[in-house]
Amino acid sequence: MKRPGVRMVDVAALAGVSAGTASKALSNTGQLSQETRDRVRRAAATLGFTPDARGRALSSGRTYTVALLTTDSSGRFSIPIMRGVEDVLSAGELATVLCDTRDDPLREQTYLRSLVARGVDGIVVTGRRTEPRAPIDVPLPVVYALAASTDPADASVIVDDAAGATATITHLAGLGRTRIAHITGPSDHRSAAERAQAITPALCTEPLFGEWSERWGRQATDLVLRQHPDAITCGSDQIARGVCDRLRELGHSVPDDIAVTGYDNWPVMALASRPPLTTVDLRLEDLGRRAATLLLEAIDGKPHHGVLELPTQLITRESTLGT
Amino acid sequence: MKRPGVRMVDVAALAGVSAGTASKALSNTGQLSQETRDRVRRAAATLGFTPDARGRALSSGRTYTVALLTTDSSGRFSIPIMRGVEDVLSAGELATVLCDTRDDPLREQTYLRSLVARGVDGIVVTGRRTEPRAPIDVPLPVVYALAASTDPADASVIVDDAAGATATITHLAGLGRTRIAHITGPSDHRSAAERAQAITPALCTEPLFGEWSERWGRQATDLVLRQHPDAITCGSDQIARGVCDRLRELGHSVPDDIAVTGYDNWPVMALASRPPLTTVDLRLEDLGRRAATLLLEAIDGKPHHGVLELPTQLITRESTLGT
DNA sequence: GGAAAAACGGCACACGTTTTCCGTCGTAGA
DNA sequence: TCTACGACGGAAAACGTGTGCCGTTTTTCC
Repeated sequence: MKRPGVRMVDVAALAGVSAGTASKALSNTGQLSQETRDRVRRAAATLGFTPDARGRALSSGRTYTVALLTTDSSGRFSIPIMRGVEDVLSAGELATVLCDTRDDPLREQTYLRSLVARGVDGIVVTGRRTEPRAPIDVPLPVVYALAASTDPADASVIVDDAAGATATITHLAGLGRTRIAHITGPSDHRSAAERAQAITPALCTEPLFGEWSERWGRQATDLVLRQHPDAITCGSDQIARGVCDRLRELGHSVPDDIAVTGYDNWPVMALASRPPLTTVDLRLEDLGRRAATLLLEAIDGKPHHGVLELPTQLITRESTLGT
Repeated sequence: MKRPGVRMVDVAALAGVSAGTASKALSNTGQLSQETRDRVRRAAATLGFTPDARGRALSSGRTYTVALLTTDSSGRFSIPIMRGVEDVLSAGELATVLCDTRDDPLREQTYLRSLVARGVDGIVVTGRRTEPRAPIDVPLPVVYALAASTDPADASVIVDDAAGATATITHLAGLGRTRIAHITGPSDHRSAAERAQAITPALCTEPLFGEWSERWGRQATDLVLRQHPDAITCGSDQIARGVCDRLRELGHSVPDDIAVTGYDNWPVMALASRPPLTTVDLRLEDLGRRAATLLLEAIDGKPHHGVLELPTQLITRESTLGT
């Protein structure tokens, strides 16, 4: 089972130098004449040489691989974050591998052992919830994304949920809405509690906590209508979609009678809703990019400490603006 | 940056043998007394030894890693498939890495080079569409999942879409429905065409091709109602949800007046629909498991050739059964 | 023209594991 | 007692790349 891969010695032979010299030429290290470098480069190009990652890893200690460890089996959050991570890392020729722990601590341990054994250069840890999580114990650079580490000495990148929620209120107020209600998820979910807390002073009534579902959105609509709101800001796009559906069934016009906002900018919900939802985009790709940048710096020996909050972006659509 | 990892020689020293012997003891190869094997095993356990994957890869040629190459950026299909793949592979201590090409041929090439350079043991190729795709050109075992390779000599595992669609018809017929309409996606999508073709003889009218959206489901409902159907079978859960919404708006009862079926069993659609959808589950995890099994056999030197069609599963819910 | 310094490139080892080959010891058979 | 064979375990090479060290050549300056 021997692959006929072209090796460094082949390149070196063609260029008329030794393997060590060829290595230096291709990695821009050592003291070599420009002419030699070019000759080796041409030889490498001619042969289509790609250095074997196994040998390189063993020799240099670097694998040029980082792992994205996630508990988000659905991919709803981890996929956009991975995109961002890849954007940054692939520029540096690093590869990204996705490890889904399925929220199983045992599986997480297994993955970590495997990742350390493989010698990944660093790890980005993320999740499907924004609750801070216990740090992982590995002798490697780690950055936490979306869910911060409970250890403030670790580097974490999270979303500024309070600002995101506030942005919807500001937007609605700018449209002249004064009686704003809030329907959101379970009160023991940080993402619900934090957003609700940030905007409660601006509401005409207490936030309604329930679950992250369309059904809850529909049910809560009936409750909230007693307050005669002119706007309903929701804790998720799913809830907002349920609210829109229920309002339409009851004959209320969105946004003329009542404006509605969602949260998450989950395309399948926000765009399929009638009308499409004004919502808050979490900028997960930015999150991933930022996490990757911090990880690279940590790998480079310049670790960052503390929590970094990234801004969200308000996406305006017909559910507040009309057509 | 030297990790104080415990190496084979450390284990060997503790057990009082040479590194080579320790390796044989742990891998159950070579000619060693049981007593020596046990002694080495105990030493390894005491030190918490995990063999370094870099050295192992370089020496044995195996990396115990397989890649899942996908064009499905959303993860809607690739995540369940990856789960299935992992189920099979992690039992054999293999790791799975996900590579998202974002449907960019250049990116795909880059990934392939990288994967070959890293020496992965094999590749599972998948996509977000069921159209057969051009095979990838790598000197490695490859299995295609969901989208078959156009080269019949390759190993492919796909879903039996015709049977899946037929199952909905059989189910509806068993419920006494005789006037069945079909609303589905673009006619140039294989998954739409194949399903439609399989069931056209059982329909009361020609299939309606459009797009994979709720909006199209709503629009098409108006068209199809002129035929006075007692059942509508849809090409996707999104379309079916649109159909249900429109029927309810028009005062038709689902399923009493008209039964509705979806396709895909996409939880966020099938369960959120009113009523929840009877639909066809693609068994993507099975697909992944089967693909991984075939890949393992290919890695083991027993390659499989040709296309394997896996059965789907009908999930019955209120949209055909009532409450 | 000679000496010092700079430029250049080769040699050899390191990385950690696997695996082949071979030596040694013990035992059994002649 | 000598030979033969089997069981056991050690030594060393191999995998492919990176890199420190050192020798050689060229340049430069006096």
